This record gives sequence, structure tokens and C-alpha cells, in this order.
Amino acid sequence: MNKINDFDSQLETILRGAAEIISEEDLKKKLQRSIAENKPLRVKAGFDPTAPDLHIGHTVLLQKMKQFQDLGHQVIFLIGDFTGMIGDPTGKLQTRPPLTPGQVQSNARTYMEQVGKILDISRTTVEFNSRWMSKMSSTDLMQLAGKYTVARMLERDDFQKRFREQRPISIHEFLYPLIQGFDSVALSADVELGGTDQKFNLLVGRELQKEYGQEPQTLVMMPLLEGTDGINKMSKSLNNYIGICEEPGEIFGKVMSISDSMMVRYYELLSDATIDEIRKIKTNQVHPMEAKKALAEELVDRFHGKGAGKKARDEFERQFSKGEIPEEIPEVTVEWEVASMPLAKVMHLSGVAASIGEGKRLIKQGGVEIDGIRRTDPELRVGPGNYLLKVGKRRYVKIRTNQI
RNA sequence: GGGGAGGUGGCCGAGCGGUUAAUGGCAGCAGACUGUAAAUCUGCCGGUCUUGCACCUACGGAGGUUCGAACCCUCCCCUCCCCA
Repeated sequence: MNKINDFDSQLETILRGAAEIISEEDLKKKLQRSIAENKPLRVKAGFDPTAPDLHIGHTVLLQKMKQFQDLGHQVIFLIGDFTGMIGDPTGKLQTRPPLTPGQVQSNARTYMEQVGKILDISRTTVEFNSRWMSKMSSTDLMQLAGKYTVARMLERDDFQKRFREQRPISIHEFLYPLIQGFDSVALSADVELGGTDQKFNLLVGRELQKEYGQEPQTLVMMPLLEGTDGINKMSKSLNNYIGICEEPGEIFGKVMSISDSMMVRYYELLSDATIDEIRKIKTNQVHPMEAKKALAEELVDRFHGKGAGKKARDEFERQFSKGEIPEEIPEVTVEWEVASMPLAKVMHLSGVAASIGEGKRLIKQGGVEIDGIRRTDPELRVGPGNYLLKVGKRRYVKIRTNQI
């Protein structure tokens, strides 16, 4: 565990996959000092508890934290419960509604459970910025606000854009970067990790540390991971995410649904595969489908334990390559009142269709099978009994009826 | 304080008195094809049922004018710009 005295290997590990370091010279100096004095670096990464579920996009950063941790450094997992009430304006085109303290609390709890899948929690310092922020007096806050100017705030792309496009910017959004920066002061951070979108906020941290008489932190920025659509950054609200708490089959399937070009990107940012292995995939020396399956398997293993990936893969192949029925199918009991009901209604009642109309549409489009037989009459009525319903390529449900 | 521009379906964005449940794009879903839930192509994409071209809900909110309003009027809420 103590690689702490090996400068070169430390540096190599830290630089791996990083999009930008500010500055590399800084980092080297700090590392050397850390080794010389046998003193771990204080590595801070802040998380905004506005979205309670982690997705694999967040893990790009967590992996880096894990690497620092494995190098023997002190990793600080900062939950921005105070700033969470503002909401990070980064990349936002409009003000977000503030969260209540209760929401923030419960989100933070969920966060910690999930982070444990990647980080060694026992060796992680967990902080909440409300610890110092809620005690800050108005006077202190004024002082903090006085250390930055509106013009500098407007240097930020997203603020500038919103300003230019005549969209609202609330005053409190200006405080967000200041508070995040102040967190670094409060924690005496040597290094702050963040996505490239955090660059502005991270730089504010450096400025403020100087203002408060500290040595400015080194910034290690990781690229942002695009979502399954391959275009936008991964986010829950865009529904292009792969959650780390999702079912193995879901994670596997979602990875399989990314485009071949995105797959390479995922390999670079998420996989433990070596540069060499990735090069082979890039140059098509590995069949793209095989490569994608291997990636999916690796990720399922990471979040569900060794072996879960293989199981998910077998299941996937059974269902899609061989067209067989999956092993586990959810069962739904439908309350039955009359002699026969339209199939579309049964679909609605059992939750596979959002409405009866949608059920009819699915039937008409040839997307529905009962016990392996495709039914295409949208008005089809069925009596009570047990059915195996297949909707689309991958949704199966067992219908049981409960006659009243 | 004064003047002006806007708020449309998950998002973007047309429409500006009458087949407008509302053009188009994105997302989503289904089918075909395939090397996968890749790519490509096609179709669907508010709800209900007595399936009519029916009824209900919907164009920031509340009223009003009209046979009829997302489109006109009044008030309110919200956003932005310019001037002070």
C-alpha cells in the first residue's frame, strides 16, 4: 500500500486519463514534499447532493480518488450539503430550484452507500460543507463575497452565455463558486479533483486559498463522460445514464447499447484495460461486439461483485443472440373483473404500457407476443389465466389473474 | 420609475380566430435488418371508451369577447432587454 515513496509511479498514476493538471509543476513539487516528509496529500473532491444516484460518469472521478487512496494519500469526500441548497450552476442554462435541507440530507446518505462500491470508506474522510458554512456569519460571507468581482464571475462560460442570452442568473448562484472555493480553504486541500466542467470553480479555490494565506491547491481535472446517447454528458435528467445501482442486466444491456465509437471512450475512461489493449480495440483487432461485451462484463463485476458480469453476459446472450426467454421474469397479478378484457388493458394494468392507447399501439406495431405467439389485433380480448407476455425485444412479464 | 420582447406537448421550436391534439427537430417506443439494446431504414409518439372522426385534458394563471381562441381583450404571475 505504501507506494508513497515512489515518485515516478505516483506521478504516472495521477496523470493517467487526466484531462488537465494545473499545474503539473505544482503537482510534482507537492508530491516530492509529500514523499520527503512522509506526509500524505490532502485530496479533496466535492459532490453535489442534488442528484441522489451515482452513475458511471461519476465513477471516472471516483476511480481517480481510489488511485490517490491506493497511493497512500488522504482522500476527502466532500458532500456539498450546504451548496446543494443552491445547486451548482455549472453548465446550467437556468437557475435550479433550491433543495430543502431534508432532501439534501437523504441524498447525501444515498451517496455514501454508493461510493462504498469504489472507495475504501474506512480510509476516506467524509466531510459536509455545512459544518463550516452554516456557522459562517453574514459578516464572514460579505468578506468572502468581497474577494471576487462580478466581471470575473462573468468570465465563466455558462454565466456569460446566460447573461448574453438574457436568461436569469440569481445572485446566490454567484456564491456557489465562492463557497466551493472556500471549502478548499476550510479543508486546507493540496489537490482538488473535478471534472473539466469544474475548472472555473476549482480555480476560484486556488484564488481564495491565496487570499487566505494558503498554498493554492493543484487541480486535477478529469474528462466528462458522455451518456449512452453519445452526445450529451451523462446525466440522470437526460436519461442517458448507466446507474451503478442498476440491475446487472440493465448495466450490461445499456453498455451494449452504446455506439461502437463511444465504446472506445468508455474503455479509456472506465476500464482497467491497458493502453495496449485499448489500441487493439481501436484498430478493430478485436471484434467490436466482443469488446463491448467484455467492457459490460467488467463494469457489472465492478458494481455487483466478481462473477456477476459473466452471469449478465450469459443472460444477455441467451436472450438476444439465441432469442431465448430470460431466466427471471417479473410476475404481475392482475385483478380480473369481467369475462374478458382487451389485451391492451391487461398490458396497461400490468404496467408494461403507460396507457391503454399505448398498449394498442404496441400490439399494432407487432411488438407483443402472448406465450410466444405474436398478436397483432389491437382489439384482441383475452380471458383470465396465466400468460407469458413479451413486449418489444426485451420486456417480459408473467401475467397472473386474480378473478374477483 | 419609464419603454419594449417573451412564456406552446419530456426538451428545442413553429403556429397568432375555425379539420390545430397543435408543422418540424431531438429524445423515447416498435418493426425490419445486423455483429449488440451499434449503425441504417420504416412506422408510432395526450387520454378514454359505446372507435365516433366521438368525448375529455392540453398551449404561464384567472376571467371576458365570440357560434368558435394557443391565437383577440382585461387583470395577475414569471423571464429578459433598453433607458433612468
